[in-house]
Amino acid sequence: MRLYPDLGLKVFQAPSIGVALEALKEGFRKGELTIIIGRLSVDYHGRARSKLGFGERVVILKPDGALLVHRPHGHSPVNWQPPGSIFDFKRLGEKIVINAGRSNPLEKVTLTFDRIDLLVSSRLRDDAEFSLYVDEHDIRDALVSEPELFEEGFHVVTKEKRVPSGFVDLIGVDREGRFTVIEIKKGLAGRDSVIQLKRYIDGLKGEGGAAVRGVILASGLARGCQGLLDSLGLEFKRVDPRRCYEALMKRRGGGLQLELSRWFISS
Amino acid sequence: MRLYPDLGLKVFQAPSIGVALEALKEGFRKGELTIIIGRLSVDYHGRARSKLGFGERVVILKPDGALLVHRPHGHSPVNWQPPGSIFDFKRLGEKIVINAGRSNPLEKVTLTFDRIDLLVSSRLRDDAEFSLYVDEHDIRDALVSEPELFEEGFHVVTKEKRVPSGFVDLIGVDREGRFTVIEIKKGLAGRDSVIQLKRYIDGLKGEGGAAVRGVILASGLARGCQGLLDSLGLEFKRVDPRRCYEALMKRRGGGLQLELSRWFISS
DNA sequence: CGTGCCAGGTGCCTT
DNA sequence: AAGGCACTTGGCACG
Repeated sequence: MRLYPDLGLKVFQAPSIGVALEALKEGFRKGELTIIIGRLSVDYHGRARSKLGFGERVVILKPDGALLVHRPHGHSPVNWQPPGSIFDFKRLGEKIVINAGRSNPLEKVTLTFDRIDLLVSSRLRDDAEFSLYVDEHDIRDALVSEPELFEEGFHVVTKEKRVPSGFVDLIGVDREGRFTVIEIKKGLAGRDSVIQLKRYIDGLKGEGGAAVRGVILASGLARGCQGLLDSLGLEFKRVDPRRCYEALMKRRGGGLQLELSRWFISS
Repeated sequence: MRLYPDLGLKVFQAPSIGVALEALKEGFRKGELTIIIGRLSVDYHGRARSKLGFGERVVILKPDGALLVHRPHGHSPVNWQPPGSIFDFKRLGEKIVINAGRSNPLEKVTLTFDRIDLLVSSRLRDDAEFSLYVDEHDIRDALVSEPELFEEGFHVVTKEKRVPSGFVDLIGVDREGRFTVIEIKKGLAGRDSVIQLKRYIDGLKGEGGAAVRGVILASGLARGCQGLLDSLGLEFKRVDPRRCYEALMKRRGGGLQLELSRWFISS
């Protein structure tokens, strides 16, 4: 652990309005990320409108134009602006006002600070690659590389096939030679997934003519959907994420142990 | 603007491992929000798995058990844990490890710091109420208070009516006495909205017996949906958000000027 | 507490 | 730029 403070990190405790404004402008000009802890109110005008009175919060301004306002509770920011926003910093009487807006869609967030307790500004270097495994995409890839994960004698014909009504995850031929359309869901498949699959099959029937088999492939089927599924002549099949993961790892190499439960036992 | 630093705010620049650990534990025990700027790697195991190598990021630990890891770019956190998570802080050689996990669903985020540049901890007071206007909910309310916004001679019967297949936004009777089901969308109504409305109507037909009129009420209709709408015997009607807003304001009192464009012109 | 559905959804990818 | 769709979706309201 390094003992010396990063020279690129600037910290201002309870800065004056002038100092804060200068730090904000300079930080953004230099491509730094800025964090503010203070008391502020928030107004948002755009796709909707929102109002939030004064309170103590954390504000993050990112160099790419993203803005986040976090309250002391909750997972998601109470207000925000996506990357690409234009920032504007100014003084208004004894308050500091930050505007963050963009033109498409036309929207603006206004922060009004009547107190800034802390302002931190720093250039952050982060080039690491983020990788997420076993999402729907990966289940599909696992099936492509090991079709027997779906069914003995199954062959994949196409993946991500565009049809008039959307995108079919996977199309193949089963051991009896039937065209099979597979709709993949990572978690529970709901009524919407069933309807989606039905649409795809109807579209394909219009194209081809022969009967088409439709299968929902997911970790489970939401309660109440079995009836709908039956009445539409569709099937549900459970996917085993662990075996998909192993199939992917076989292809990609690398391993990841499941020591989750152990940690939860130890606390 | 207050000139004195908040006594509740603790700031540690490049703290030693011992100091950082102590600050983390004490901060959480006291119900404070903690922000860390440093170099760390992140691993997530749970509903999916993810891996992120070392890089400089911002971490927020909230007193309600929410955890956020923000990279210097992008609107959304690269990793997180929702409120209610259990935190665990420990030393591992020359590194600091923070675990944040929960049991339902079983998932865990592990942060491994090889450097902490800044650690801030503070109790934040924020009791303000957040209010958001003119979403779908508000359009519905506007129609309830001024049904003629929809159509001359229209009367509302129920709002948010539960039907077997979901929730109908609005049910009423038009000037010709026909039962009318209205599906509201704030923005563009897509194919899904049309299908949803169809489901509702089918459900009601099963109940009642008389013909039911179905109307999509939105700011616009997605391209390619008009045909589907026609073939199902449904209608589309444009909603005027401005008039809805005015109707709401008339009821609620208070006003909000549209000075968005002015700000965008001035920059 | 699960279940369904909206969201200022966001992000990613393709035409 | 627009459309389609998944998401560690999150969030809320209701059974």
